[in-house]
Amino acid sequence: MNANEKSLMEAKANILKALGHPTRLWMAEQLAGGEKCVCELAENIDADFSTISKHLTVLKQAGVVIDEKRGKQVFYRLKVPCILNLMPCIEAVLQATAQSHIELVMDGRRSFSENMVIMSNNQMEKNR
Amino acid sequence: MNANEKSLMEAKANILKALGHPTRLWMAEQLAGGEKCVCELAENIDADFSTISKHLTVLKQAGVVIDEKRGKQVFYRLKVPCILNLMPCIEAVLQATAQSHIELVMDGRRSFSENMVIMSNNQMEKNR
DNA sequence: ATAACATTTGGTTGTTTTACCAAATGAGAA
DNA sequence: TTCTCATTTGGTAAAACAACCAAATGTTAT
Repeated sequence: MNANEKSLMEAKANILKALGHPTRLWMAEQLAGGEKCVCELAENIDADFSTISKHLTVLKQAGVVIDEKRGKQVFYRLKVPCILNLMPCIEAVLQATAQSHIELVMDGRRSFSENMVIMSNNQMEKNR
Repeated sequence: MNANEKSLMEAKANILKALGHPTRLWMAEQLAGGEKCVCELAENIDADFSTISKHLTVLKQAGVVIDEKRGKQVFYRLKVPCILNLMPCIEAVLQATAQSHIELVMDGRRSFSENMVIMSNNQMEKNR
């Protein structure tokens, strides 16, 4: 890793780190649906206003969101909308982890696809 | 944010946080090109072996990579290859930030595309 | 068995992050 | 102007993180 590569990694890691907190990730996902004022975001977060404000500052510094003051309120929106595109892959990792846990419990006696069949049968049971 | 949504956010944020460190992000990008043993990764990282090992542990427990011991060496590989797909969006954020900085310096006197023309002219100058 | 190698674990220390409270700011309303 | 509302800033304490060193582990080679 040379010096240039290193600063590129630092820059990219900084963005990922900004998204790497449950509250901030939730905020980013909310903003994917359009701009929101701080008060709207705060309605659904159980934390001090100052905490919320600081999380938004982190996202802003990372370049993920931008803010705009209009009247008494401050509105935040995604600066680059593609943030939403990250989620499918993150969810795939989650899914893969869940699958390994299942296989652990199953003691590796059945294959992935066999498990899928079993799971979907269970689902049908429930829905009956 | 209800309890379920909250734990989902925690799970996802955990993955992003694992990638949110320059060394770990670099490791993940290396592994996108195929499995590597710890020693191969270590060759290009200026840090103690124990530090490198701990970073790999973080990636492993986030479900990003899996390890396999073969002989004396331990090989790591991406558990879910889509990690690479995250990068274009991260780079777009970087790009957007760079662009705002340029516009700040330019005092907003020129448009994005005008700047692009100027920049590519500068590039041609250099290459002459 | 012993040595040599690759990697992990445990322990320590300094740094960063997070959350809260209290106080400050800035804008619009009275 | 003065009051209120929405948000940010400053300060502080607790928790989490990152890097290093030293020692432990598990594997082949001698």
